[in-house]
Amino acid sequence: MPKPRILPNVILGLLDNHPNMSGRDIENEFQTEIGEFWQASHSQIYPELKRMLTDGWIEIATERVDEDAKVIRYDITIAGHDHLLAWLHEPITAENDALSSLKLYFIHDRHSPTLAKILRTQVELHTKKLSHLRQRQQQLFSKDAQIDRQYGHFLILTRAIEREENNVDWLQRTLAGSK
Amino acid sequence: MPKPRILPNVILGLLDNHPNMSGRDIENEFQTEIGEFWQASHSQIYPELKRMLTDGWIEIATERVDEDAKVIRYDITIAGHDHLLAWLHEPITAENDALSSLKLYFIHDRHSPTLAKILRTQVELHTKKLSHLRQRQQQLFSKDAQIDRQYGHFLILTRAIEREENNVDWLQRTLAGSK
DNA sequence: TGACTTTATGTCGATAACGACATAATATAG
DNA sequence: CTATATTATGTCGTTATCGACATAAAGTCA
Repeated sequence: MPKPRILPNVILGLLDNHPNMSGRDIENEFQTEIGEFWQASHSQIYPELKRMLTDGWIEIATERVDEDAKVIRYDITIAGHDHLLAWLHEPITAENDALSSLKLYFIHDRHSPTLAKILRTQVELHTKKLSHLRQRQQQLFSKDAQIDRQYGHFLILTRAIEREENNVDWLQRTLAGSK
Repeated sequence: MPKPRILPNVILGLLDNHPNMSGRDIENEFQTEIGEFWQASHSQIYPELKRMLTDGWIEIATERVDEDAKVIRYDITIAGHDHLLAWLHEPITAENDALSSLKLYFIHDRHSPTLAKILRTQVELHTKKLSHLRQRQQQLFSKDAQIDRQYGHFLILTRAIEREENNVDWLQRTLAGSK
Protein backbone atom coordinates (compact mmCIF):
# COMPACT_ATOMS: atom_id res chain seq x y z
CA MET A 1 0.00 0.00 0.00
CA PRO A 2 1.31 3.46 -0.93
CA LYS A 3 2.19 6.00 1.71
CA PRO A 4 -0.89 8.03 2.70
CA ARG A 5 -0.98 11.56 1.36
CA ILE A 6 -1.54 14.19 4.02
CA LEU A 7 -1.67 17.48 2.13
CA PRO A 8 -5.08 16.96 0.49
CA ASN A 9 -6.57 16.21 3.91
CA VAL A 10 -5.06 19.36 5.34
CA ILE A 11 -6.50 21.39 2.49
CA LEU A 12 -9.90 19.78 3.00
CA GLY A 13 -9.71 20.59 6.69
CA LEU A 14 -8.99 24.21 5.92
CA LEU A 15 -11.72 24.49 3.30
CA ASP A 16 -14.16 22.80 5.65
CA ASN A 17 -13.64 25.62 8.11
CA HIS A 18 -13.18 28.52 5.68
CA PRO A 19 -15.08 28.28 2.41
CA ASN A 20 -14.00 30.29 -0.61
CA MET A 21 -10.25 30.00 -0.12
CA SER A 22 -7.68 30.61 -2.82
CA GLY A 23 -4.43 28.73 -3.19
CA ARG A 24 -2.66 31.72 -1.76
CA ASP A 25 -4.99 31.75 1.25
CA ILE A 26 -4.12 28.12 1.89
CA GLU A 27 -0.42 28.85 1.60
CA ASN A 28 -0.78 31.62 4.17
CA GLU A 29 -2.45 29.29 6.65
CA PHE A 30 0.83 27.42 6.95
CA GLN A 31 2.32 30.55 8.50
CA THR A 32 0.12 30.16 11.59
CA GLU A 33 -0.34 27.34 14.18
CA ILE A 34 -1.01 24.75 11.53
CA GLY A 35 2.51 25.35 10.20
CA GLU A 36 3.76 23.69 13.38
CA PHE A 37 2.38 20.41 12.13
CA TRP A 38 2.35 20.62 8.37
CA GLN A 39 4.00 22.77 5.75
CA ALA A 40 3.65 23.02 1.99
CA SER A 41 5.03 25.32 -0.65
CA HIS A 42 2.86 26.92 -3.30
CA SER A 43 4.44 24.68 -5.93
CA GLN A 44 2.85 21.76 -4.14
CA ILE A 45 -0.43 23.43 -3.33
CA TYR A 46 -1.50 24.49 -6.81
CA PRO A 47 -1.04 21.11 -8.49
CA GLU A 48 -2.69 19.48 -5.48
CA LEU A 49 -5.74 21.72 -5.85
CA LYS A 50 -6.00 20.75 -9.52
CA ARG A 51 -5.86 17.11 -8.61
CA MET A 52 -8.45 17.45 -5.86
CA LEU A 53 -10.66 19.28 -8.33
CA THR A 54 -10.59 16.39 -10.82
CA ASP A 55 -11.09 13.98 -7.92
CA GLY A 56 -14.25 15.89 -7.04
CA TRP A 57 -13.21 16.72 -3.49
CA ILE A 58 -13.35 20.44 -4.09
CA GLU A 59 -15.03 22.74 -6.58
CA ILE A 60 -14.41 26.20 -7.88
CA ALA A 61 -16.43 28.69 -5.89
CA THR A 62 -19.04 30.39 -8.07
CA GLU A 63 -19.46 33.31 -5.74
CA ARG A 64 -16.83 35.82 -6.84
CA VAL A 65 -17.97 39.19 -5.58
CA ASP A 66 -15.09 41.37 -6.57
CA GLU A 67 -12.09 40.84 -7.82
CA ASP A 68 -8.67 39.98 -9.25
CA ALA A 69 -9.34 37.85 -12.35
CA LYS A 70 -6.48 35.45 -11.73
CA VAL A 71 -7.60 34.43 -8.23
CA ILE A 72 -9.27 31.02 -8.06
CA ARG A 73 -11.35 30.24 -5.02
CA TYR A 74 -12.41 26.78 -3.90
CA ASP A 75 -15.09 25.16 -1.80
CA ILE A 76 -15.24 21.68 -0.33
CA THR A 77 -17.72 19.23 -1.89
CA ILE A 78 -19.81 16.55 -0.21
CA ALA A 79 -17.34 13.92 -1.40
CA GLY A 80 -14.48 16.01 -0.04
CA HIS A 81 -16.22 16.38 3.27
CA ASP A 82 -16.75 12.62 3.45
CA HIS A 83 -13.10 12.06 2.71
CA LEU A 84 -12.07 14.48 5.43
CA LEU A 85 -14.29 12.77 7.98
CA ALA A 86 -12.96 9.34 7.00
CA TRP A 87 -9.44 10.61 7.61
CA LEU A 88 -10.35 12.14 10.95
CA HIS A 89 -12.01 8.88 11.98
CA GLU A 90 -9.04 6.70 11.13
CA PRO A 91 -7.83 5.09 14.35
CA ILE A 92 -4.84 6.77 15.97
CA THR A 93 -1.84 4.46 16.22
CA ALA A 94 1.78 4.86 17.28
CA GLU A 95 2.63 5.21 13.59
CA ASN A 96 0.25 8.03 12.70
CA ASP A 97 0.07 9.74 16.09
CA ALA A 98 2.23 12.60 14.81
CA LEU A 99 -0.85 13.72 12.87
CA SER A 100 -3.13 13.82 15.90
CA SER A 101 -2.64 17.50 16.62
CA LEU A 102 -3.28 18.25 12.98
CA LYS A 103 -6.55 16.34 13.14
CA LEU A 104 -7.60 18.03 16.38
CA TYR A 105 -7.05 21.37 14.68
CA PHE A 106 -9.81 20.49 12.22
CA ILE A 107 -12.38 19.44 14.82
CA HIS A 108 -14.30 22.48 15.96
CA ASP A 109 -17.06 21.00 18.10
CA ARG A 110 -16.12 20.76 21.75
CA HIS A 111 -18.36 17.72 22.20
CA SER A 112 -17.25 15.81 19.13
CA PRO A 113 -16.93 12.09 19.91
CA THR A 114 -14.07 11.91 17.40
CA LEU A 115 -12.13 14.48 19.37
CA ALA A 116 -12.65 12.61 22.64
CA LYS A 117 -11.66 9.38 20.96
CA ILE A 118 -8.39 10.85 19.70
CA LEU A 119 -7.53 12.21 23.12
CA ARG A 120 -8.31 8.91 24.84
CA THR A 121 -6.18 6.97 22.38
CA GLN A 122 -3.38 9.45 22.85
CA VAL A 123 -3.48 8.96 26.61
CA GLU A 124 -2.99 5.25 26.04
CA LEU A 125 -0.20 5.65 23.50
CA HIS A 126 1.74 8.27 25.41
CA THR A 127 1.39 6.49 28.73
CA LYS A 128 2.95 3.44 27.12
CA LYS A 129 5.65 5.54 25.51
CA LEU A 130 6.42 7.20 28.81
CA SER A 131 6.85 3.91 30.60
CA HIS A 132 9.02 2.65 27.76
CA LEU A 133 11.25 5.72 27.98
CA ARG A 134 11.55 5.36 31.75
CA GLN A 135 12.56 1.77 31.29
CA ARG A 136 15.23 2.81 28.79
CA GLN A 137 16.52 5.35 31.25
CA GLN A 138 16.84 2.64 33.90
CA GLN A 139 18.58 0.32 31.47
CA LEU A 140 21.05 2.79 30.06
CA PHE A 141 21.67 5.36 32.76
CA SER A 142 21.38 3.78 36.18
CA LYS A 143 25.01 4.62 36.93
CA ASP A 144 26.66 8.04 36.79
CA ALA A 145 29.51 6.72 34.66
CA GLN A 146 26.99 5.80 31.97
CA ILE A 147 25.64 9.34 32.00
CA ASP A 148 29.11 10.75 31.53
CA ARG A 149 29.82 8.41 28.66
CA GLN A 150 26.80 9.53 26.60
CA TYR A 151 25.69 12.78 28.12
CA GLY A 152 23.79 14.02 25.06
CA HIS A 153 21.83 10.81 24.83
CA PHE A 154 21.04 11.08 28.53
CA LEU A 155 19.81 14.63 28.05
CA ILE A 156 17.43 13.94 25.21
CA LEU A 157 16.09 10.90 27.01
CA THR A 158 15.27 12.85 30.17
CA ARG A 159 13.85 15.59 27.99
CA ALA A 160 11.62 13.11 26.18
CA ILE A 161 10.43 11.73 29.50
CA GLU A 162 9.48 15.16 30.79
CA ARG A 163 7.78 15.96 27.52
CA GLU A 164 5.70 12.80 27.71
CA GLU A 165 4.88 13.40 31.37
CA ASN A 166 3.59 16.83 30.45
CA ASN A 167 1.79 15.36 27.45
CA VAL A 168 -0.05 12.70 29.42
CA ASP A 169 -0.86 15.18 32.14
CA TRP A 170 -2.31 17.64 29.65
CA LEU A 171 -4.34 14.94 27.92
CA GLN A 172 -5.83 13.74 31.17
CA ARG A 173 -6.66 17.21 32.37
CA THR A 174 -8.27 18.03 29.03
CA LEU A 175 -10.34 14.86 29.07
CA ALA A 176 -11.38 15.42 32.67
CA GLY A 177 -12.44 18.98 31.95
CA SER A 178 -14.51 18.10 28.90
CA LYS A 179 -17.16 15.98 30.56
CA MET B 1 21.01 26.11 -2.57
CA PRO B 2 19.75 22.55 -2.26
CA LYS B 3 18.01 21.26 0.82
CA PRO B 4 20.53 20.00 3.40
CA ARG B 5 20.79 16.23 3.65
CA ILE B 6 20.43 14.91 7.17
CA LEU B 7 20.89 11.16 6.85
CA PRO B 8 24.67 11.20 6.17
CA ASN B 9 25.18 13.33 9.26
CA VAL B 10 23.16 10.92 11.36
CA ILE B 11 25.22 8.01 10.05
CA LEU B 12 28.43 9.90 10.81
CA GLY B 13 27.19 10.60 14.31
CA LEU B 14 26.47 6.92 14.86
CA LEU B 15 29.82 5.79 13.46
CA ASP B 16 31.60 8.41 15.51
CA ASN B 17 30.26 6.78 18.64
CA HIS B 18 30.30 3.14 17.54
CA PRO B 19 33.05 2.17 15.10
CA ASN B 20 32.73 -0.92 12.96
CA MET B 21 29.03 -0.69 12.23
CA SER B 22 27.27 -2.47 9.41
CA GLY B 23 24.37 -1.08 7.42
CA ARG B 24 22.09 -3.36 9.38
CA ASP B 25 23.50 -2.05 12.66
CA ILE B 26 22.71 1.48 11.53
CA GLU B 27 19.21 0.47 10.52
CA ASN B 28 18.67 -1.03 13.98
CA GLU B 29 19.70 2.20 15.69
CA PHE B 30 16.59 3.82 14.27
CA GLN B 31 14.56 1.48 16.46
CA THR B 32 15.82 3.19 19.63
CA GLU B 33 15.70 6.80 20.90
CA ILE B 34 17.23 8.19 17.74
CA GLY B 35 14.20 6.91 15.85
CA GLU B 36 12.22 9.63 17.64
CA PHE B 37 14.07 12.22 15.62
CA TRP B 38 15.12 10.52 12.43
CA GLN B 39 14.14 7.42 10.53
CA ALA B 40 15.50 5.72 7.45
CA SER B 41 14.77 2.49 5.67
CA HIS B 42 17.51 0.10 4.58
CA SER B 43 16.87 1.02 0.95
CA GLN B 44 18.05 4.50 1.82
CA ILE B 45 20.88 3.49 4.09
CA TYR B 46 22.80 1.20 1.77
CA PRO B 47 23.05 3.59 -1.19
CA GLU B 48 23.87 6.38 1.26
CA LEU B 49 26.78 4.37 2.67
CA LYS B 50 28.09 3.81 -0.85
CA ARG B 51 27.92 7.50 -1.54
CA MET B 52 29.62 8.44 1.72
CA LEU B 53 32.33 5.92 0.90
CA THR B 54 33.12 7.57 -2.44
CA ASP B 55 32.92 10.96 -0.72
CA GLY B 56 35.60 9.76 1.68
CA TRP B 57 33.57 10.33 4.84
CA ILE B 58 33.64 6.69 5.81
CA GLU B 59 35.82 3.69 5.00
CA ILE B 60 35.37 -0.06 5.06
CA ALA B 61 36.63 -1.41 8.37
CA THR B 62 39.62 -3.70 7.85
CA GLU B 63 39.20 -5.42 11.18
CA ARG B 64 36.83 -8.30 10.50
CA VAL B 65 37.37 -10.82 13.26
CA ASP B 66 34.75 -13.37 12.46
CA GLU B 67 32.30 -13.58 10.36
CA ASP B 68 29.48 -13.55 7.82
CA ALA B 69 31.10 -12.82 4.46
CA LYS B 70 28.31 -10.54 3.23
CA VAL B 71 28.50 -8.14 6.18
CA ILE B 72 30.23 -4.81 5.42
CA ARG B 73 31.44 -2.79 8.36
CA TYR B 74 32.32 0.88 8.23
CA ASP B 75 34.42 3.37 10.17
CA ILE B 76 34.33 7.15 10.12
CA THR B 77 37.29 8.93 8.48
CA ILE B 78 39.00 12.17 9.48
CA ALA B 79 37.11 13.95 6.70
CA GLY B 80 33.88 12.42 7.93
CA HIS B 81 34.59 13.51 11.46
CA ASP B 82 35.29 17.04 10.27
CA HIS B 83 32.03 17.05 8.39
CA LEU B 84 30.15 15.84 11.45
CA LEU B 85 31.67 18.56 13.62
CA ALA B 86 30.86 21.22 11.04
CA TRP B 87 27.24 20.09 11.09
CA LEU B 88 27.10 20.07 14.89
CA HIS B 89 28.60 23.56 14.96
CA GLU B 90 26.10 25.05 12.52
CA PRO B 91 24.15 27.72 14.36
CA ILE B 92 20.73 26.65 15.63
CA THR B 93 17.92 28.68 14.09
CA ALA B 94 14.15 28.52 14.16
CA GLU B 95 14.34 26.72 10.84
CA ASN B 96 16.70 23.91 11.85
CA ASP B 97 15.81 23.69 15.54
CA ALA B 98 13.92 20.45 14.95
CA LEU B 99 17.35 18.82 14.56
CA SER B 100 18.70 20.07 17.87
CA SER B 101 17.83 16.94 19.83
CA LEU B 102 19.41 14.85 17.12
CA LYS B 103 22.60 16.86 17.41
CA LEU B 104 22.62 16.65 21.20
CA TYR B 105 22.36 12.89 20.89
CA PHE B 106 25.75 12.88 19.15
CA ILE B 107 27.55 15.01 21.72
CA HIS B 108 28.91 12.81 24.46
CA ASP B 109 31.02 15.17 26.51
CA ARG B 110 29.13 16.79 29.36
CA HIS B 111 31.30 19.89 29.17
CA SER B 112 31.21 20.34 25.40
CA PRO B 113 30.91 24.06 24.52
CA THR B 114 28.88 23.04 21.47
CA LEU B 115 26.33 21.37 23.69
CA ALA B 116 26.02 24.39 25.94
CA LYS B 117 25.74 26.64 22.91
CA ILE B 118 22.88 24.61 21.48
CA LEU B 119 21.02 24.66 24.79
CA ARG B 120 21.47 28.40 25.20
CA THR B 121 20.24 29.09 21.67
CA GLN B 122 17.26 26.83 22.29
CA VAL B 123 16.34 28.77 25.41
CA GLU B 124 16.25 31.92 23.31
CA LEU B 125 14.27 30.39 20.48
CA HIS B 126 11.72 28.63 22.63
CA THR B 127 11.23 31.59 24.92
CA LYS B 128 10.37 33.65 21.86
CA LYS B 129 8.12 30.93 20.54
CA LEU B 130 6.34 30.67 23.86
CA SER B 131 5.61 34.36 24.01
CA HIS B 132 4.41 34.26 20.42
CA LEU B 133 2.04 31.41 21.20
CA ARG B 134 0.71 33.20 24.27
CA GLN B 135 0.08 36.25 22.14
CA ARG B 136 -1.83 34.14 19.63
CA GLN B 137 -3.93 32.71 22.42
CA GLN B 138 -4.80 36.22 23.58
CA GLN B 139 -5.64 37.30 20.04
CA LEU B 140 -7.74 34.32 19.10
CA PHE B 141 -9.26 33.00 22.30
CA SER B 142 -9.83 35.82 24.74
CA LYS B 143 -13.57 35.12 24.70
CA ASP B 144 -15.32 31.85 25.49
CA ALA B 145 -17.37 32.07 22.31
CA GLN B 146 -14.15 31.97 20.29
CA ILE B 147 -13.08 28.82 22.09
CA ASP B 148 -16.37 27.13 21.27
CA ARG B 149 -16.09 28.11 17.64
CA GLN B 150 -12.68 26.44 17.13
CA TYR B 151 -12.24 24.13 20.05
CA GLY B 152 -9.62 21.90 18.39
CA HIS B 153 -7.50 24.86 17.48
CA PHE B 154 -7.81 26.12 21.03
CA LEU B 155 -6.70 22.75 22.37
CA ILE B 156 -3.57 22.41 20.28
CA LEU B 157 -2.62 25.99 21.02
CA THR B 158 -2.83 25.49 24.77
CA ARG B 159 -1.04 22.20 24.35
CA ALA B 160 1.76 23.89 22.43
CA ILE B 161 2.03 26.55 25.13
CA GLU B 162 2.39 23.96 27.87
CA ARG B 163 4.90 22.05 25.80
CA GLU B 164 7.02 25.14 25.32
CA GLU B 165 6.73 26.08 28.99
CA ASN B 166 8.03 22.65 29.90
CA ASN B 167 10.68 22.92 27.22
CA VAL B 168 12.06 26.26 28.40
CA ASP B 169 11.91 25.09 31.99
CA TRP B 170 13.85 21.93 31.19
CA LEU B 171 16.45 23.85 29.18
CA GLN B 172 17.04 26.34 31.98
CA ARG B 173 17.29 23.65 34.62
CA THR B 174 19.73 21.68 32.49
CA LEU B 175 21.88 24.73 31.84
CA ALA B 176 21.84 25.71 35.50
CA GLY B 177 22.84 22.22 36.57
CA SER B 178 25.74 21.93 34.15
CA LYS B 179 27.96 24.67 35.51
C1' DT C 1 0.28 56.25 -19.81
C1' DG C 2 4.29 53.84 -19.01
C1' DA C 3 7.76 51.56 -15.88
C1' DC C 4 8.01 48.85 -11.91
C1' DT C 5 6.37 46.04 -8.09
C1' DT C 6 3.36 42.91 -5.97
C1' DT C 7 0.14 39.20 -6.06
C1' DA C 8 -1.58 34.74 -7.54
C1' DT C 9 -0.96 31.00 -10.23
C1' DG C 10 1.59 27.70 -12.96
C1' DT C 11 5.54 24.55 -14.32
C1' DC C 12 9.84 21.95 -14.29
C1' DG C 13 13.84 19.49 -12.76
C1' DA C 14 16.15 17.36 -8.96
C1' DT C 15 16.05 14.37 -5.08
C1' DA C 16 14.95 12.38 -0.54
C1' DA C 17 12.29 8.71 0.87
C1' DC C 18 9.85 4.47 0.70
C1' DG C 19 7.76 0.09 -0.62
C1' DA C 20 8.51 -3.88 -3.36
C1' DC C 21 11.27 -7.03 -5.20
C1' DA C 22 15.72 -9.53 -5.57
C1' DT C 23 19.93 -12.09 -4.15
C1' DA C 24 23.54 -14.21 -1.66
C1' DA C 25 25.43 -16.00 2.64
C1' DT C 26 24.36 -18.27 7.11
C1' DA C 27 21.56 -20.59 10.30
C1' DT C 28 18.21 -24.04 11.39
C1' DA C 29 15.43 -28.04 11.16
C1' DG C 30 13.95 -32.48 9.83
C1' DC D 1 22.36 -33.38 3.78
C1' DT D 2 18.83 -31.16 1.84
C1' DA D 3 14.95 -27.80 2.37
C1' DT D 4 13.62 -23.68 4.50
C1' DA D 5 14.18 -19.50 7.13
C1' DT D 6 16.78 -15.64 8.47
C1' DT D 7 20.18 -12.10 7.83
C1' DA D 8 22.50 -8.48 5.26
C1' DT D 9 22.85 -6.14 1.25
C1' DG D 10 21.35 -4.37 -3.19
C1' DT D 11 18.15 -2.25 -6.75
C1' DC D 12 14.12 -0.13 -8.97
C1' DG D 13 10.01 2.52 -9.74
C1' DT D 14 7.04 5.85 -7.74
C1' DT D 15 6.00 9.96 -5.44
C1' DA D 16 6.00 13.79 -2.21
C1' DT D 17 8.44 17.88 -1.79
C1' DC D 18 11.09 21.84 -2.87
C1' DG D 19 13.72 25.45 -5.19
C1' DA D 20 13.94 27.92 -9.37
C1' DC D 21 11.97 29.87 -13.04
C1' DA D 22 7.90 31.75 -15.62
C1' DT D 23 3.65 34.45 -16.49
C1' DA D 24 -0.25 37.26 -16.16
C1' DA D 25 -3.24 40.39 -13.64
C1' DA D 26 -3.56 44.21 -10.56
C1' DG D 27 -1.56 47.87 -7.96
C1' DT D 28 1.67 51.84 -7.56
C1' DC D 29 4.02 55.77 -8.74
C1' DA D 30 5.80 59.41 -11.61
